[in-house]
Formats: sequence, C-alpha cells, structure tokens
Amino acid sequence: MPRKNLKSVRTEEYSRTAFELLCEHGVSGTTVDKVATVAGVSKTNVLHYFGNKTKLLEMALRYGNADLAGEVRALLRRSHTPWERVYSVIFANFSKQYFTPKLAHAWMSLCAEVPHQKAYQRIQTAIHRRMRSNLVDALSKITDGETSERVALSISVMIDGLWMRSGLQSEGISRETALALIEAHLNALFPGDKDRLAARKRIAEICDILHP
Amino acid sequence: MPRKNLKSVRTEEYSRTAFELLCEHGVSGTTVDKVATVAGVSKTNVLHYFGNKTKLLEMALRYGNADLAGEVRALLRRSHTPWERVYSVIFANFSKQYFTPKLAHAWMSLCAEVPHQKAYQRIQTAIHRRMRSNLVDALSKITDGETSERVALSISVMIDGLWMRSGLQSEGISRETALALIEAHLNALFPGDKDRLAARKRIAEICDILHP
DNA sequence: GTCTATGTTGACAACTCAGTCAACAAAAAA
DNA sequence: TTTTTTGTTGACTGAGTTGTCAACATAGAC
Repeated sequence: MPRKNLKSVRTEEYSRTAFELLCEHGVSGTTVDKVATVAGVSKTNVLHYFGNKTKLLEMALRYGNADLAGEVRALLRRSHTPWERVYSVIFANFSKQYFTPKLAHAWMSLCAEVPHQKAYQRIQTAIHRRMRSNLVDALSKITDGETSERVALSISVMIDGLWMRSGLQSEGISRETALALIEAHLNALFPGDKDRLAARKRIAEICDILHP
Repeated sequence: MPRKNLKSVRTEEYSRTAFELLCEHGVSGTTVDKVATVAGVSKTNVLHYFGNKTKLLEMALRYGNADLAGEVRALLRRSHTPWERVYSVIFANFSKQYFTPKLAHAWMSLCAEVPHQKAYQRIQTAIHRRMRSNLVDALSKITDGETSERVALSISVMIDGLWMRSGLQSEGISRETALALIEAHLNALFPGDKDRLAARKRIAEICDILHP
C-alpha cells in the first residue's frame, strides 16, 4: 500500500491548526509560532513546509473553505430540480456545522485583508464566483437571464450580510432567522411557487438527515 | 471670541489623519508612528492626546462615522413621509461621497477587530442600532410591527452585504447597482406602492441637489 | 557498519511597534 | 524678570514576530 506522503500529511495538519487559530484570534492574532506550538512542533518546521506566513494562512483558508464547498456539493448531488439546487446553496451556507460565529470571524478577518493581499483576494473571488455560478445556473432554468443574475446577486449579498452579522453580534443572527430572511426575500420575488416550496422542504429534510 | 481649545483641535486633526490611513492600510497597517509622521508631529505627541492606539483608532472611526451620520440626518431633516425616511437611510448609505471602496475597507477592518476589541464593538453596535431604529420607526407607520422589524433587518443586512462587496472587489458594486438591488427587494415586498415610488423619486432628487 | 535522504530544531538576526520618561521650549501668569 | 502651565519631543525599553542557518536525528539503502 502506498504510504501517504509525509509532506502532504504535515501540510494538512498545520493548515487545520492554523485555521482553528484563525477562527479564534483573527489574522493578526495568529502567529506562526502559535500554530507551531499548538501543533506541537517547532516554528521552523512549520515555516519549512509553507515558506512564509502568508502561504500558511492561505492554505488554512483553503482548508476551511473546502468544508463549506463539500457541504454545497453534498446537497447539490442530491438535488434534482433547479429550485433544489438554489436551496442547496442557501442551506449549505447556513448549515448547522458551518454557520457559526467563529467561522464568521475567520471569514471577516480574511475579507479585511483582501484589499492588501492578492493571495487572499484570489480565495475570496473564487468563493464568490462559485456561489454565483451555482445560483445562476439553477435560476436560469427558472427565469430569464437578466433576472437570474439579479436574483443570484441579491441572494449572495444577503448571505454575505447575514454572515457578517453573525460574526459581529455576540448573540448574532440564528440559523433560523437567517433562513427566514432569505425565504421572505424569495417569497416576495416568487410568491406561491409550488416547485420552490416543495424544493425548500426537500432540501431542509436532507439537511436534517445529514446533520441530526 | 473664545479661542478653540488646542486639545480638541489636535484630537480632531489626528483622528482625521488616522482615519485616512485606516482607509488606505487597514487596522494592522495603521501605526501610531505613521499617523504622527503624516500629521507632521512626533509619535509621543499623538500618544499624549489619546493614551494608546486603541483610543486613537476608536476616535478615528467615530470621526469617519460622523460623516455618514450627518448624511442620514441631512436627508431625514427634509423627509416628510415614512417612506421618505426609509429612503433617506438607504440613499445616505449609498451616497456618492461615502459609498467608496476606501471607506468600505476601513469599515471591514473595523468589523474584523470587533470580536476582539470591546471599544470597536460599541461603535459597530451603535451604527447598527441607529440604522435599525431609523428604519423601524419609519416602517412601523406603514405596516405592522413584526413586518417592520423583518423588513428593517433585511434592508440593513443587504446594505451590509453591498458595502462588503464594494470593499472586496476592486471593480466593486456601483452605487447604481446597489440601489437597484435594494429597490428590487422593496418592489417585491411592496409592489406598485405609489407613496413609496413618489418618496423614492423625491429623496433621489434631494440627493442629486446635495451632491451635484 | 556506513552513507544518504528526509525531517526536525535551537539559536539567532533583523525588524516593527506600543508605550514610558525625563527633559526641552515657549507662552502665560505672577 | 521669574515662575508656572502647557505643549512637545528624542531616546529608550521591552515585547513580539518573521524568517534564516547550520547542525542534529533517524530511518532506510548500500
């Protein structure tokens, strides 16, 4: 059996540790030394694998984002209709495991650095682009092209805003409130759409099964 | 004539300088030394007036926020109907002068520090509370209490999300796109409301007059 | 047993930054 | 003119951080 490369094992291990510290202390509060100490190795060793701090945090953010991406994929895989795909994106973003203040902190830290760090900008752009294309692809089966772009944008803007709130207020917005707000928005745009309501119910159920 | 206190002159001067650096370089990139150099004085002098860096940045953020608050007040003063007050809040937040990537950067920097700095948390909370109360007060004249709360929240969440986008993407969201998104949202919630449309037109005109 | 590739680390250099302190300058009051 | 108050600063301390380098450890190859 082909033993897993030690390099990739270490890389993932340190990325995970860095990501956890990032959630707790933000970008400026996360030092290479702390990551090394928590991981139980020397700072030199961490630097050996990543070269510098920016690369380390970049990998840490990719690690954290991979989770969310996986959540979206898991729901999309079980979706059969356009509306189910729309709700997959929404429910994944407010999943019980991932819609937490800590993750929101890490994400806001990233966003604050984006204007000054190209590497972080790429990650952020990728996240937004993926969300947009998932939403537009699904919505364009439901309405015209221009409307799908507009609705996709408004949904993702609301998601951003809601994540921000959850990170800011100590008693931030709950998963239920967040979902209710998006639902009210969609309900105003597509009132009484049977397909939509059925899709919402089904994806909500799948969500409950995946995270009991 | 009573000469203005030198202390308050310096305080405002340094706050403004700090705020400009904050827009340009974010919280971690803004050092006491840089503020002092740009203002043309010694670091010791800046520290003399503010005590420590956190206080300095706190005042800087208050300084920056006072501008936006003034914009809201200017429009509210000229509003006569509930819908005009709602649109005052919206248009002020996307005013030509203030809805800029640089201001968005400064604001995101602040938000990223909120979870770790009580002083910044207070400022952020005050901003949100003021926006909420302005919106709810106006909306409660239009619909029932529960709906006003919900709509006020959705509007302010969208405003947050749009500001975030404008800070993130180099070619961020334009003022026009932002206003169009909010408008589509309100139009879906209150379709064809004559009072609303008239109010929107009037506040837009006042905005044009104030910022030609 | 020796050699080599791989993994690991302690010590250290270089730098940045917040905050302190004692002293200096100048204007106002006496 | 002398004294006091107000404003200002250079020099320094001390903590914290990134990144380098030469050396050490170890397991498998020869």
